[in-house]
Amino acid sequence: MAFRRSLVGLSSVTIKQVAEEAQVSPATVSRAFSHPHLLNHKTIEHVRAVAERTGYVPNHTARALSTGRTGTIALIVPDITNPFFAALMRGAQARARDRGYATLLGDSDETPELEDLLLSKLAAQVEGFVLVSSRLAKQHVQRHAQRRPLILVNRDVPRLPRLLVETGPSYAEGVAHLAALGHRLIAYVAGPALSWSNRQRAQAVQKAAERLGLRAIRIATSRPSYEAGLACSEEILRSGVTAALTFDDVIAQGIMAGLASRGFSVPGDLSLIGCDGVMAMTTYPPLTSVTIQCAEAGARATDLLLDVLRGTVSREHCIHFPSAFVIRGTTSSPSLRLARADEDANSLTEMVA
Amino acid sequence: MAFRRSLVGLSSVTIKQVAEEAQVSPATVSRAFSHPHLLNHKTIEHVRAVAERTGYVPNHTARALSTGRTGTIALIVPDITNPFFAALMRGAQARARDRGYATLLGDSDETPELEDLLLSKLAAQVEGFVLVSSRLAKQHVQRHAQRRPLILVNRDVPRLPRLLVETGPSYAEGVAHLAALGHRLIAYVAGPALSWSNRQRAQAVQKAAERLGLRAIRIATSRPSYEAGLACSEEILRSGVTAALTFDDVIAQGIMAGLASRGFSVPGDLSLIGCDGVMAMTTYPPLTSVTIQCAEAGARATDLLLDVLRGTVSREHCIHFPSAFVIRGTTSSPSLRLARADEDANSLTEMVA
DNA sequence: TTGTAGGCGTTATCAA
DNA sequence: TTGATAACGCCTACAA
Repeated sequence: MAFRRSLVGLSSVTIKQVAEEAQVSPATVSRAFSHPHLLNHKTIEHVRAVAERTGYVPNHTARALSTGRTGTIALIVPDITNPFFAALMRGAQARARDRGYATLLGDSDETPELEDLLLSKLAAQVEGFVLVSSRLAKQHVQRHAQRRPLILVNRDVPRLPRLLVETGPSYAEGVAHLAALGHRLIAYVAGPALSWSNRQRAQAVQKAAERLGLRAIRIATSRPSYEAGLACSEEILRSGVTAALTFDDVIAQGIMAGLASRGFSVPGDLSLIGCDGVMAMTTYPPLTSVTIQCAEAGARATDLLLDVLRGTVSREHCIHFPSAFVIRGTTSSPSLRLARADEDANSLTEMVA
Repeated sequence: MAFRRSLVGLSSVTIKQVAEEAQVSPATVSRAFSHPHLLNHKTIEHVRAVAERTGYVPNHTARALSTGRTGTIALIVPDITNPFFAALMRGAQARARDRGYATLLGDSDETPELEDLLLSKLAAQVEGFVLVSSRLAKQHVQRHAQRRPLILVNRDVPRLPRLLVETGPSYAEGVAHLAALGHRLIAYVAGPALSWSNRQRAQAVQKAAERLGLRAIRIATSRPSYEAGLACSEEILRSGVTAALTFDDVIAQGIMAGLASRGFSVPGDLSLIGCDGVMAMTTYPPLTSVTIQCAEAGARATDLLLDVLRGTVSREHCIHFPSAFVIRGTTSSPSLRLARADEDANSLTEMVA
């Protein structure tokens, strides 16, 4: 059936042609690339020279069919355009490349349905998944994990390998910092309800507040986006809090803009603490924030997946990845202005309307 | 050689097993999925029912080897974390998915060498490339294009299919806007020297300035990043310009922060115009900016690639993608403060040092 | 250290 | 409308 032109390798030289040219068997050519240690030095050099000259490149697909290894992993995130995920992907992709793997990309648009679809579709062509901040129900995650090795990032399903960015302690530090500055009523501006990170952070704030004798209220957002932050800034003002910790930097930035457009300043009128450290320094004033080395986290998650694939690590391994609380320019003592407003919410409501 | 457990499909039911179970030939099972129109209705239903029951899923790799089509494209960008590229990737990946393609990701870290490497490595496993803002020399681009269909985004190599985001006219509008506000000396804060977009924008500013009788100077940056913007803010102040158009929003944001930290305000002390429209509204004040519908551009580029693959469009097709100039909050009349400083650069230098 | 040959799962040609 | 079967290109157990 030589009539069928290979569509994949437009100029594809095959292992057979190299073998013929080099006067060796196809197996020897194969070994020259896959298991050179089994071959005579001179043979290796000779074969490689011929391969180079003829422009031979091993066919990825054929190799994958034969070995069962595609040399590809998939990375699934809720939103590529979120700086945290973008930075994480960058680290993950770079590490995968360094270890000889290609990276397939999936953006689930924050919807569990699309995430499920991507997992199903991509399963056939990858060796494993790095599933970041999954919004999927536990049993669905487990179902996919059964089909293919799968590393969770910021999702805690027992008996599944995972990397958890531990931001709780840093949020607690943040609350302590606010308490020391004299704040008594603070807010936690929440992220996605289905997010493990969000639960961690909300709990950390709540517990730390209780311990320190502060009152912490919770403000919901639709999605971790600038717009969502902007949209909730009025609610924050009306609530009478003097400081807020947000789910992430993006929301915090939205809030800063929302306040600024209403004539309020940060930290003058409201102290603000974000999270992620990707864009914390790109705001003005620079955001006091819980910082995470996102790219490194992505690289570590990829390492974990590849180690699981090689069987060099337990399938239940759990990496606890650290964060740090960094004080920059958006926290200060509570303002008199909002403190007063707290006692007379009505007048403020008129102000910001 | 049944000893070799398939590593790819952990639970892989093959076409043969389904054929046996359904009492038909493997060819029929294949056709039930690939070319159902060749089959009897009842046969199709029967086969599909059996497939469903046994959990059969066509093996992607085997199909690719046989047909030469991997159902995968690669997307290569200089920096995933740049919001413009992130948004573009989002659109591209979503469109590819909708059309049944998976997307391989490559981040070249703004280096031609890594870009070249990615193109070479990935060529074996994809049907084609969307190459965004390539920093590669023309002949290298052509070499890769010869090996695999390749769509260029924001790179103008004749006789290669490409999508060009035409920002020139919008930059000219921006200059006219500044001229109307009374600015006489302006700056273009440049992006990557190897970037086609950068050349377009620089030329547009230069020409528009000449036409309107303004003086436009050029300020270089190391990379389109926040840090680079921050780093050049002092040079901008010292130059005595009263307004600047930047290569993109990220640089503009860096400049805003740099000015703010030195006690200068935007647009009070300097009018600023950015480009991309991804984060223009996330700054405060919101950035007057050349906006681009990035996701749509990514989707269009993917469409073009898939059309080229299907042969339904010429291999030299060129899409001119529009942009728009949007006035927001970072442009106003030139300040007296900097106009004065222009006449006495020394005193200002001391101020900002 | 190297060669031989069967098989990975699917598709597509040809024959029925 | 369906079946038998040779490829697709590579890898590897086994023989030499």
